[in-house]
Amino acid sequence: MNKKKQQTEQTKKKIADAARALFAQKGYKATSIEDIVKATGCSAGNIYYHFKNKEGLFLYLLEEWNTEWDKTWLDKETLYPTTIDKLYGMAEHLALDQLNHPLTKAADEFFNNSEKAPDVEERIHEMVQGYLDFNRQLLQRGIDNHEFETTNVTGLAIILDSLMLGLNQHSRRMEREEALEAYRLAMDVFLHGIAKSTRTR
Amino acid sequence: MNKKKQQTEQTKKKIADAARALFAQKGYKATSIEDIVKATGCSAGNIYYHFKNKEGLFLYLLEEWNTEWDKTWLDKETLYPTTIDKLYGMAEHLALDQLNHPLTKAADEFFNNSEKAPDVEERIHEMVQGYLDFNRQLLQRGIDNHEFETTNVTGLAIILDSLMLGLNQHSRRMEREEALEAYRLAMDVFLHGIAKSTRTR
DNA sequence: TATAACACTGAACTTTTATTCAGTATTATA
DNA sequence: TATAATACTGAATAAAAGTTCAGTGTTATA
Repeated sequence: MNKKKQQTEQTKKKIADAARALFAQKGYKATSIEDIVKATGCSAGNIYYHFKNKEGLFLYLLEEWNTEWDKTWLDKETLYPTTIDKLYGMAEHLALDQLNHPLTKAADEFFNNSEKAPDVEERIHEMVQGYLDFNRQLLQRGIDNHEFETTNVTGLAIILDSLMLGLNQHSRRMEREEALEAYRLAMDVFLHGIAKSTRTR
Repeated sequence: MNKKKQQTEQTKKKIADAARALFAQKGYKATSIEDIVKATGCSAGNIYYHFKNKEGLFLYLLEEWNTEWDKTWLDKETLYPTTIDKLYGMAEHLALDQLNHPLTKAADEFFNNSEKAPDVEERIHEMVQGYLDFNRQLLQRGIDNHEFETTNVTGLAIILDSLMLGLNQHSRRMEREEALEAYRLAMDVFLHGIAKSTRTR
């Protein structure tokens, strides 16, 4: 391989890794370019050589995180036979992901920060739609399998995402087991809430 | 009344009103003291005469908002006979509150921003606990009335808050009716999820 | 080997913003 | 009326932080 491309790849990864750790630890706004300079040992100019700007760097990390999540989920998904199992599995997956990659806090800060360029706003909107689509498809499959019945799939997809979004915030103040239990309970309530008939797990 | 106290009260209100509107519109970080100076016509020094600092000003608005919420809720609560009705009422109340006072967005930003003084962090933690206690008490009353049964009241209080927290974020992209419908559906799912038996509304 | 493309430096620039404080005007107090 | 307390001004401070760019060394290309 080209030595230059190799170098670029390596540097880009070094910056991304350091930035990810810092954003997770300190938050988006509180992490300065200077912090990343210190952590990587490379210059400020170099960071701007590889990434458009701070927003671009963070967005890059988010996209990377999404594709990583999708990949690991695809591996796990096949292990769950029914949609109900899949939903419990997803809740657990989300809980653990949140515990292992606390980038979510910075992501929330970033999503809720109003000083964003229009194209970034657009990209975020697409991401949210992606999450909702994911939920919608999962629920639809459950309906097709007659695991539960509901007319308002879109509405429920939002409910489900809301639940995960809110839990995500609360779970930051929890221990591992406590968080997992909360996610499980949430899924109990949700599934029982949309169940065809009374169900005990 | 003392003319000085009257003056102080008036000025403090003027600043609070302007700040509330600006925070709601632009977000916490994006609203500068300079913005408030322009909006009120009084000097920067005057703002710092009446409030400890920017954090203190925002915290003041949050406290004011909470007490206001409690007050209007107490008025409404008596109208609902059962706990289930109360929960639907609360969901509606939250939906409308969110639509009328979009300070929630700035509040999220503030809550998720890591650059907070320790005492502010503490105060926020107390607020969150207050919300959870509120939910817990409401649910407990429902159990006492045999409207639903559950062992894990604390867990469900968190689930309920998570749901409202997440919906709050989603409802920002919704119209009034759409938001109300989403909150109602969420409560359907939640209540059905913790119901004693299968229920149709 | 000469030239171009690339990876990188790091200091300087620019802008923004929270906060302070010496001083002024107004009102209460004795 | 004299003094103290209070309400307020607004310019100065001070620090932070994102971004740029002229220039340097390194690698690819012809």
